[in-house]
Amino acid sequence: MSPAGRPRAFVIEGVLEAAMRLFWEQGYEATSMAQLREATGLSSASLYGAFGSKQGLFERAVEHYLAGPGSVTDVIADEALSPREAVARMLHGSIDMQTDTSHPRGCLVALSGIVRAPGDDDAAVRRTIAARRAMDRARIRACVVRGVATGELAGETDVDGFTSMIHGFLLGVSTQVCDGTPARDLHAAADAALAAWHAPSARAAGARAADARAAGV
Amino acid sequence: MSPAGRPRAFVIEGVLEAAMRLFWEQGYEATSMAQLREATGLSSASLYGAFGSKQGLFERAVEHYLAGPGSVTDVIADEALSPREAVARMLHGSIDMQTDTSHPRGCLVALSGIVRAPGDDDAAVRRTIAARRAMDRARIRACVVRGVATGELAGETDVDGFTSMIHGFLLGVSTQVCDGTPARDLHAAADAALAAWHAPSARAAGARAADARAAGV
DNA sequence: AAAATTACGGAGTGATCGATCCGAATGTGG
DNA sequence: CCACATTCGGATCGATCACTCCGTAATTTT
Repeated sequence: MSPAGRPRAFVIEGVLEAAMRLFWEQGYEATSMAQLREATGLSSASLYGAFGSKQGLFERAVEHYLAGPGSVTDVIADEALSPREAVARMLHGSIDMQTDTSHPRGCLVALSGIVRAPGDDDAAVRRTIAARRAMDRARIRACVVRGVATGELAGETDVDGFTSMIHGFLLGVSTQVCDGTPARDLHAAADAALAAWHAPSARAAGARAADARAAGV
Repeated sequence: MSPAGRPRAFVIEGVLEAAMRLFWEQGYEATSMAQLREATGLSSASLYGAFGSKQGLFERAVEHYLAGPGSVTDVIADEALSPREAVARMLHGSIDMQTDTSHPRGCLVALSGIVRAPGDDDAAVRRTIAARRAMDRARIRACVVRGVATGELAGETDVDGFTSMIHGFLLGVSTQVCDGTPARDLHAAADAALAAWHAPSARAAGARAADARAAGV
């Protein structure tokens, strides 16, 4: 069973947790291997042996984030919920997560790898994060499309425009959280954004939402 | 008149323009003095003689940005406009500016100095940018307050919540622009956000049964 | 014209970056 | 007990970081 050779004396998950927090607080560029060494208590050889490079460690840390705190946005893909309910839960859930004081502020995906790097060396990092943002956006768009299909949203709704409004607000929450905007204001802001989600036929929308709630979370 | 001594052989404005573009594309941390030297054609001695430090150059470059492309948001403070019109012009104007291909994408203020730096050395940089974001926010809030006063907005409008919705969307536009979202979608998104400006009190009390799922470790 | 003042190009500062190498340590399969 | 494989701590690599120093050039002031 054991892969032969000296077994590693640390747990991968613990290292990823520490690395995730550092990258979350400081971003990829600003986080140094020296800090990662200190935070994990490991030597360079151990880190490079396990993850190959700083980029490799970052990508593993992002996966760790997506499986943990970052998973709050996955509710958007729950087709058992009404589209509006799914979007609402994603926004409020993300705000709750980002303002949770038990870990760094904001969203790792929204904050990392936005600006271009000096060389081409970390273009892969930016692509990794940008791909995740694109996925979130696609999921929101699918919800908007569903909303139009179910009649929750007016038929003449600009799908890409409405998607950009929701996604843009979600992305902007991270910056606001880092700047200290209170969670209360952000929740109220999410409600304001969702207010645009008015139904032309409130009856059908309400029935669908009720069904979704009855189905449970 | 002349300040005695050898006159400088370059124009400050030209250097600030080049530096602004580099910082705009890459952010403060990722931009090196070597790049700034190459882009400006100046030596280290000239740059440090004129600006004192990398931070000093950055702050001057930010001022240059705010007086140039960044000035598009100033329309928000124009009290000759109706509050809604002022917000609308700011949003659409900012989108036009950020998607203009004659300069780097996005907004320098929204993109720079969000994540924490490794040391305390550039805390001043983050504070400079964050202060500008706070000013934009305050101006938006003043518009919302005016809107309630003039009756454009419902009296029971959550002022800070509505402000956060507009400001959050504005901040999120930068990330979307960097990710390649078309200007058309963003303009439509701004309209969608502004649609809430007319929305009467039909706002649902945020049904956020939200989660507790959250935050990993 | 001489002195004083400022800007210039370019080499060089210590520090830190990500990444690698090495010998010792600790396992498994024969 | 013995190769073999893998990980360990620690020293170290060249490159690059922001920044400074020095000798020289170009002006104004005396």
